[in-house]
Amino acid sequence: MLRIDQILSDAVLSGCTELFGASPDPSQVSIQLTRPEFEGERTVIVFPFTRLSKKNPEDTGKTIGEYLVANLEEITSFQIVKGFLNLSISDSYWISELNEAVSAGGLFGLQPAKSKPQVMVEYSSPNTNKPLHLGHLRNNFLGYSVSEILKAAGHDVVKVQIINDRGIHICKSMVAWLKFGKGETPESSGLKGDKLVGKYYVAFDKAYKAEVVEHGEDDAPILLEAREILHKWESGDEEVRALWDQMNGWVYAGFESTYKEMGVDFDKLYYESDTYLIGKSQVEKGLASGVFSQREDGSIWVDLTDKGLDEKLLLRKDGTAVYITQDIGTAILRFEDYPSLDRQVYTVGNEQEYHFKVLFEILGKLGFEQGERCHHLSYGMVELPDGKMKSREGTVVDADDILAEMRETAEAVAIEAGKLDSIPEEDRPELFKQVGYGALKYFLLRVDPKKSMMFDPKGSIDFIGNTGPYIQFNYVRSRSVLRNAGIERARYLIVESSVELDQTEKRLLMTALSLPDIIEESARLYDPSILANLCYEITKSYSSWYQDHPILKEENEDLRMARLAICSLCSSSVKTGMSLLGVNMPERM
RNA sequence: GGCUCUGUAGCUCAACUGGAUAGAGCAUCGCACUACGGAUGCGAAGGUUAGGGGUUCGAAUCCCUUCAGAGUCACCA
Repeated sequence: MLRIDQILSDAVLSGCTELFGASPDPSQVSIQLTRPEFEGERTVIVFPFTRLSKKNPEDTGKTIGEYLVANLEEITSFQIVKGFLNLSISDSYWISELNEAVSAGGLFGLQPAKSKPQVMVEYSSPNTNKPLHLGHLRNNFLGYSVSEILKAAGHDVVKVQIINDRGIHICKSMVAWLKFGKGETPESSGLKGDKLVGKYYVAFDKAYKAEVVEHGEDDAPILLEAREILHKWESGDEEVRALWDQMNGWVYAGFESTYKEMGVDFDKLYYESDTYLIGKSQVEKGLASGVFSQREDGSIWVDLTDKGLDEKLLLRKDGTAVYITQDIGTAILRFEDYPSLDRQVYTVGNEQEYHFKVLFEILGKLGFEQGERCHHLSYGMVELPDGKMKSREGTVVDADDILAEMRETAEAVAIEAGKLDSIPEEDRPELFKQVGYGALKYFLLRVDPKKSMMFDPKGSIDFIGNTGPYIQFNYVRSRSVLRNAGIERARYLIVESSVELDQTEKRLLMTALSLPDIIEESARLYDPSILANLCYEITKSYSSWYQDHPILKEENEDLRMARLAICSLCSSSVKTGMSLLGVNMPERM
């Protein structure tokens, strides 16, 4: 919380006690930004206090306002509009905050590392039979960004994914490759490994559909072959395992290059093939301790009807695992791997909300009280203008294709704007990535995660308006001003407290100073969009202010310093905020 | 059918979690400016917050209800 808000909140509480003889509930004290059309910077809502004062809102506000002006040096005057007490805060207060923030340099907004509990964030977690697509982009950017935001808020963060490397889906690709592949490899075909394996998954599906006509869905020969391979895999057949290793290896190499391109990474990888058996023993333990129950046919269930959920199968009658069984195993393995882990955050689409409710309840029943702090970072589907985004229906937008398209568009736009002349040839590829991927990440992250969103391939690469490149562009301009000022280390700027700021720059300053609060809020809500919006707010205010507030040309030296400091604070705040979204900021563009 | 989520300007999204006249961007129209980086800034127009009811000083936000969309309720993953 900004220092002034704490001061105000305390003063309002003690003021009420002193003036009205009764103190309100602290939650009743609401302090907010004064709307721009009114004078002042902070507004206290007085309605809640009218019952204590036994006066009308205006008189109540006047009484409190007079008290605040008399008791707080930071408050210079107040105005009352209806039930709203608008407070003007002294310039010297803002300047001291400005000096403090500027002296923190790039650390402004960040909490000390590992000063808060350890959190694990899972994201990406693809199947290994298909390449990554548009939906994975939202998932990866979200998971990575939430991880970085939690770190910035002081948490110790472990980034992980669970790789679904086992199961019938992989076996389908394997069968098709054996039948039709003729030994094709990524090297021989020139295809990325994940694309190659995906190609055979599609080939399987095609052959399967052709066979269904004659043999029916359950008895198509190629499906029987895939099941046969699955059985061999489970019994450890060496040939099958070798092929499985080889094909998964191709996929991992393909994924790795896409992750690198996206700018995301992981601290530890979990593989389903390592964890899927662990769940079984946990379920049996739960059965022994009485939290689960067994039916006559031998299947094991958990009863969650008292939590408003249903009964859920945990182990089939033949003793084999279902989906949630392995998730129980994986979760518990992670708690064992990281004994001080406070909670896990799962970045998974909202179609699995029910699944995670059940999982967290089960973890609690098994004695892992962290279960109640675990969080499903649920996000909505990414839709396309001409219909739904569904990998099964063939309207997939391939992740690598999108990334390439963003790079190319960034280049085309830069050329058209005539911006390339001053950029050295060798720096250009990196610049196109920064701008193109910045546009994409910002586009996907500025929307509230839980809402489904529209991905407009054309609109996303607009470089004007509320976009990543707009923010980058203004950052670049502010950096240029600082370079021209010869300020290498802006953190040593000191602004005289006697400088007078106008309303516009005070507003801009306040916006930039809210970075720590917004990081904190984003972390608390697992929501990068709040931070994305702040970056845009700062940028828009900065750009507007910049238009008619000379910085280097300002003749009053104290004021020039103040404006340089504001410029520096805005650029560093935006850079920090954007970096937490995974967006790199260029120095020139 | 039960449960969950969503519905805000023509379009894409906000709204500090119950606060003032619901704000931005795109698109449309107009204005400024040869610039400390114009990939600019300013303005106009655009709204019964899906409809109806309720709670209170005050509702896009909370409750009820109707409508529309999505998801889920698998011995699939």
